[in-house]
Amino acid sequence: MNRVLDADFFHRDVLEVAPELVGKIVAHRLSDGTVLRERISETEAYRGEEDKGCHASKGRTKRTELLYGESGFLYIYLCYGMHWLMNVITGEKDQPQGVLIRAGERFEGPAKLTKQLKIDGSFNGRPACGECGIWFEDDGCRPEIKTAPRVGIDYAGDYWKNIEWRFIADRK
DNA sequence: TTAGTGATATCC
DNA sequence: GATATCACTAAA
Repeated sequence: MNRVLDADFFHRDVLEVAPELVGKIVAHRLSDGTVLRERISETEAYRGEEDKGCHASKGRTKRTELLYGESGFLYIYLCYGMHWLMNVITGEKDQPQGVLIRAGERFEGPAKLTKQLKIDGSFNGRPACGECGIWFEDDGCRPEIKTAPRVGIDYAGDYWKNIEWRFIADRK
């Protein structure tokens, strides 16, 4: 029996949540009742205003407001005009943190994942549990995790660019 | 390597 | 109102 992750799971520091989310399953129930499932194979952590790679580093705005809010909510962001990226808010309120879901086992790449799961901006700000149709499950899988520097944030400077806050399932 | 794409933030 | 920027992908 799969355990659905509740708010307590996300209500911790992003550096604890992000590696644990690897190997979990993200599920989405469509309006017609179909349930799409995908095991997460890669995440990245974004944490704090001092993290130059984090959207909240520029301060609290309408867009980043969600990052400061309650843990367990979804932050969906449109990148380059055509790609939806999915994040989950973690940690304490008023502390900007989030986990970027970068890839699934079958859908490698953050935009492919959201596309295949049919997730778009309409889910921005929704809770990541039951009611809105999106939730996370733990089926007991505990993959080996390896770390790597985050990608796509060359602008963030040497320190934040090279910090290893990317978590990847080490496939056997 | 480059084009394509549109919301957001920032600068008039 | 205008422009610069961007946590990407696909095609070449």
